[in-house]
Parts: sequence; C-alpha cells; structure tokens
Amino acid sequence: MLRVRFAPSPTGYLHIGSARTFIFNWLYARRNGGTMVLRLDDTDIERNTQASIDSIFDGLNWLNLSWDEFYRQSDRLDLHRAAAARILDQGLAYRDFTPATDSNAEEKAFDGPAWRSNPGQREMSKQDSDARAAAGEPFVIRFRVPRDPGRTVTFNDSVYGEQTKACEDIEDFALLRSNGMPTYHLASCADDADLRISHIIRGQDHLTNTFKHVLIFQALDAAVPQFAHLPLLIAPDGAKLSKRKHGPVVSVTTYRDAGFLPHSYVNFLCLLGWSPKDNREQMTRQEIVDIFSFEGINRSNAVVNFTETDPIDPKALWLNSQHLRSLPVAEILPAVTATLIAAGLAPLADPAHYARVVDLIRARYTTLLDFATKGRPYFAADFPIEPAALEKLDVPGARELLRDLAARLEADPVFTEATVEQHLRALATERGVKAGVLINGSRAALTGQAVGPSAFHLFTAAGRERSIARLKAVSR
RNA sequence: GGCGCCAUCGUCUAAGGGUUAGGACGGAGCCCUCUCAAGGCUCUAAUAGGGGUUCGAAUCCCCUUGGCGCUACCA
Repeated sequence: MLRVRFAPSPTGYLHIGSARTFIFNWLYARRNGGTMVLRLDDTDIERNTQASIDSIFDGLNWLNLSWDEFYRQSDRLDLHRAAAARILDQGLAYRDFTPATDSNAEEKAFDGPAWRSNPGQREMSKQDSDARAAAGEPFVIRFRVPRDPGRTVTFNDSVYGEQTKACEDIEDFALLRSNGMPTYHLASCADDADLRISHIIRGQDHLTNTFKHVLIFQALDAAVPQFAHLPLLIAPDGAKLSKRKHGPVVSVTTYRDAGFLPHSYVNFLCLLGWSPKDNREQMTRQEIVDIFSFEGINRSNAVVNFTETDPIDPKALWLNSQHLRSLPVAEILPAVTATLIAAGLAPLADPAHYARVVDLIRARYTTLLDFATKGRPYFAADFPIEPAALEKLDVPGARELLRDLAARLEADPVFTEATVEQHLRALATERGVKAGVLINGSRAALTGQAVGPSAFHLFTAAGRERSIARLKAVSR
C-alpha cells in the first residue's frame, strides 16, 4: 500500500516550496494509486498560528490539490511519548539531566570539535537515572547513537542515491523535551511509522536529518520508508527563499492575487527541479500525473527567477499566458468571471457571446487581472480613451468618417463582421482614404485603445447598438 | 569548525563516453498584418577551474573553488 504525506508546520504562510513538495507527493500518489495524507506538524506550540493553518488550506484549495486523510500532530502526543518511552526502555535512548541553556546552542555547533553528547549523561546507570527522574528532576530524552567504531547508517534515496553517514558524526539528538513535548524528529517518525507512510518525499534540507530518522524507525522496529529528497527552491542570490528576506514571492497567495490560473502555477512549480525530459513544458494536470517519476527529479537547487522590480518569474507568466489562451474557453470562464466581479465588473449576460468575447481577447493577456484592466472596454460601458487611441481619432477627417460609418450601420439592419467590413471599406474607397484610418479609428472608438483584436471582431463583440453609439460618441 | 549534498546559456532544463552541447523563458531581429498580440523563422548565450581514466569526456575518478543544507530541549 503506497502512502505519502505532506507535513507542514503551521508557522507561516503556505510557502511555494512547500506547495511544490505537496504537489510532488500528490503526483506520486495519484500516479501510483496511493493515499495522500495531510498532517499538520504543530508540535511547536509557540510558533503555530491559526492564520498559518488557514493559509495552508487556502493555498492548497486554490491550487486544487486534494488529500485523502488528515491528522494533527498535537492530537497524537500520547503516541509520541509512548514511542519515546519504548525507545528509552530498550536502552536505545537515555535521560539527559543537563539543564537547557539557550546560549550554547549555536556555540557548540560552530566552535571547536563537534558536540556529540553531554558528559556523564549517556553513561549514567539506569538506577541513578530512574532515581533522579523519580525525584522529579527534569530531563530530556536523547537517542543513544551507536558508537561502535566504523558503524554507519545507510539508506537509498530515490533522488540522491545511496547515502551513508558514520555514526560518529551523528550527535545524540533529542527525542523528548524536558517539558514532555516530542521533538520534530520523534514526532515525525513516530507518526510516519504509525500512519504506515511508505514514501517520504520532502525537501533536501532534511537529507542529513534522515540518518537520525532511520535510527528512530529502526528503534521503533518499524519499516524504514523509502525516501526521496527534493532540491530546494532558492532566490536569485542563492539564498533559501524566506518570507522575511524575499517578501511576497514566497507566498502562494501572491500568485493567486496576481491572476494566475491555479493549474498553470502548479505546472510552473513542477518544472522547478523536475523535468519530463521530452522538452514539454505546458502540460495538463493529467499529463503530469501520467509522466511523473523520481527519475525526472534533479539534484541541484532551482532558482525562482524574480527581481525587486518584478516579483514574478517570467516563465511562470509565460506559462500562464499559454494556458490562458489554449485551454477550452469554458475552463477559464469561471476564473475570468471571478476576476471581473472582484474588480466591480460583470460578465456579459449572454453566455455564448461572453465566451466569444473572452476568446477574442485572451490571446493578448498574460494574467486574469488583464481581463479587468485591459479588458474593461469589453465588459463596462465606461472606459478611458488612451492617448494612443486619441491619436487615431485625431487623424484629420477620422471623426467625420466614423460618424458617417455609424450612419451607414444604422441604416443597415443586418450587422455582421462581413457587413461591417463592406460598409467600412466602401466608405473608405468613396472618400479616397485608406481603410486603416477607419479601422484604427473604429478600434479607438470601440475600446479606447489603439491596440487590440481585429476591428471587425470588435464590432460584433460590442454589438450593433453599442458600436453605433460609441462611433457617434467620438465623432461629436 | 565538523559532516553531507550540489555544480550545463542570465533563469528553468535535455544530452547518464562519440551531438555543430538540444529545447524553453528572457532579450534582439525578420515575416505575417488594419493596430497589438498570437503564430512562424533567425540570432543571442553554457558544460566553474585543474588533474587523471579513455582512442574519445558535460558525462567516470580525484583535488580545488563556489553554493546550499544539517550541525537546537526549531521544524
């Protein structure tokens, strides 16, 4: 039974790196008929926030990502404590009565010889240990890392290959804090074992932690899961992406608010650190599910290419524009409608006509937001006349020609692209002007923009009455 | 400091001993054309450095350099 999990700690907004980790887990589960578990690793009570939990759900929901089972680590503390007790009872862990000091943590990590354990604690007799614990003295439970010379821990990573580390390079890490709360390592492994997680797919920042985890799984007498570590997402300066340092680029909601289609962002994230190896880039979700495998995952970190002036990776934008213009219109319509409504606009009443108009303009847009900004003239009665459009209208004789065109359209009950074109070209020929004057003038009159779709399409997009009215409006 | 991981165009990547080192984004240009897009075409730009192994290395090995990660009673 294949089971994977995504286990975020709710201490901040849903990070794009976390979202990608979810996606890879999800893809692997869907690809292989497995079960996707979502587990909140919320043992760090001080740093957890409800806002963060909301952000995780919001982000995942927006991206259209689903899971099959849900757990909270804080509901499972008894399990973690029992696991710690079991390891302790076997003699595979020991109590460390050294008082916690917050000052020496970094010092012992960076100065002098590497710290392995506190003197006198690991070697303490069971009697002394039990007695001191019974007397109420606080302690932390540490894993008793094997110290036999030459002893190593090994596992085979699906991405990074065989990994081996000497036990002498692994410190006696904590399992249970003196306040009775499990550490991340213990809680994570105890839960993974209990939930029978078969594959752990997570960020490469856990690669070296994995040796400790293998030790815990073995101490728990549990099957060691298969590991697959993912290369990290980093900033252009090479640093790990962080909210504090890089701002909104790390948050999934930024891309939602920037007008991305959920799937196009998923598509983009997939391409960071993974490749289908056949030059495909724009893919449907099903295509990605069908082709996803660990073989396509890279080992080097991937840069999210943003700048101070432009917080969004140009490739993400390009991918979004590709999806926007190539998906069946019906599939993007709900998102377009939501965007319009959010901007105080309304979709067109006639669904078929609405779909045609969206189809007409979408090839020029890169995000959903464009429908409400550049697309305003298609959905609103009032819109600005851009300077460039004004120039088209101020071509000598243009306004008079547009007035006359309005008259001819008004006189003809038939109103199609073909009839509009006939009238327009006939008028131009009669007056001895280039059709472009009328064509560009019409575009300027109908949309207030100098650029856009073919003018003849614009007439049918606006409809007979509105077209005539707008031509008249600019010819006064 | 110790241990580990990584290293192809600016960015995402392909090529896992033999290719003019391929594709995409970005940038530049051309074509198309009623404008702008789209689309098509062209150009731009890379194997970090040094040693090996081999008839032949982007590819295998070693060293150097650089980047990242872990080294907490954080996760």
